[in-house]
Amino acid sequence: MSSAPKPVTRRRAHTRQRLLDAAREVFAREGFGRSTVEQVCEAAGFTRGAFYSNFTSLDELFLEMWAQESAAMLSRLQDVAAVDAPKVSDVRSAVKRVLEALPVDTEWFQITAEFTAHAVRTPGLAQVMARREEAIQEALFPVIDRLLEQIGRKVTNRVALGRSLVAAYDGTLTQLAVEPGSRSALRHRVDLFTLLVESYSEPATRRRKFLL
Amino acid sequence: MSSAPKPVTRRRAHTRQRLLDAAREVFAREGFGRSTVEQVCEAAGFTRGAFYSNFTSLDELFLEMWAQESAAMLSRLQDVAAVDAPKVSDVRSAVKRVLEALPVDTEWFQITAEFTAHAVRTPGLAQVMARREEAIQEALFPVIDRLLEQIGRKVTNRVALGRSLVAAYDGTLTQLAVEPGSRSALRHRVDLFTLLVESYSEPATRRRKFLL
DNA sequence: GGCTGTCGATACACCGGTGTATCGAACAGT
DNA sequence: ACTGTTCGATACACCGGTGTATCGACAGCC
Repeated sequence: MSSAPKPVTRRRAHTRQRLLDAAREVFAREGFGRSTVEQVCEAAGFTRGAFYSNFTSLDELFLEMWAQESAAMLSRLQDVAAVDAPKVSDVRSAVKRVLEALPVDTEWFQITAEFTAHAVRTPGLAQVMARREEAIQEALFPVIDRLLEQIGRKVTNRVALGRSLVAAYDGTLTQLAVEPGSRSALRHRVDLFTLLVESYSEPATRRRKFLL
Repeated sequence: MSSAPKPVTRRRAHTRQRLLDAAREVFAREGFGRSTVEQVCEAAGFTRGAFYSNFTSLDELFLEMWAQESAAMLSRLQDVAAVDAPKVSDVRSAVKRVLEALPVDTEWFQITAEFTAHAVRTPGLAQVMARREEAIQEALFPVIDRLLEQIGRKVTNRVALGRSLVAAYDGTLTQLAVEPGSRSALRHRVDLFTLLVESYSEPATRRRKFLL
């Protein structure tokens, strides 16, 4: 169920990937709900025969696409705190770096938003989603730890921080998507993240602040 | 463009409303993208003739539906800070009261999420959406002011607070939708809102705290 | 380089939604 | 109660997507 058992030959693998890429474009342009197998095939330069030989439905294709994108996002995230990456000196710049690694991809926002809605109403898919969120948070923690360590802070409440960041990420992405190119929206996003990180972390070695 | 110029007779008003109610149900069940005019009409017990006599497209219907829902939400919100409503004594309980007035409506979340995605890719619709968001924030401010006044605080940065709250609202709603019935998710939501309100407000008459 | 089985193109029959034009019935105004 | 108007049902022509069954071609393997 999780990964694809299909690709047997090299030819097939190529076709699959082209279909996946094309689907991403079509979903972004038309919306998942309004997308058709036909459109995807046309965009990929194949016929419907090729599609049905690779997937049984658009849903199935969607899941594979989703898995690929999530993986890519995670790896970008991890690069931010890689050993050879430049160091950061304060919370704000750390936040900036992370957010820049996760570009405001309106296209992807649209797809995700729709898929989330779709998943919520499809029993089983919601669980897949929840697991993914979890996995992202899991992968996020080491990155945050490493960055905070560089500026001499440590996390006080992992769970709360993780949830807050994901919520803030989703929420602000929606705002950015609705008012594209808004400079102030971008700035505010950084503000919000900075506030969250500062609230749920404290100076590492020094004595603690007495309030909060 | 904003409100409906259509309903002339009583009959028409009834039909419109039944179509709207039916549409909400269909959108929730099928997803906005996969919904058809036909399905909506069937659910409402009308034929497509009735639909096209009332709306020119599903988009148009949705906007009216959204307007209604927003209005209902605003009025619930305003009741919270009504003159005869019980007073609050601290930020946390104020937040709780507000959030309880805005029930977690997964159905509505799905519809909104999908339509937002749709709106983003439809020039014009995005603007309408953005305006609505703005209006909600506008209406939110007096409520917040009143509640904060009851506990002796005042807002320091309206814009930032407004944006943050909306973002947090969207973001946490997504989480709640994905993991329905999660107690900790609900609690965390209160935490997050409390943090935001406290960060963007200060004690009103007393001397200021020296940090932040 | 030849054989074999996989893969994708082609063709077919079908379904369901679209939007419009027309007509009769219910309704409001007086 | 009468009458003109409005509203929604019906019918029509059309389009575009669906999924399957079949066939030819090419890739993979020796």
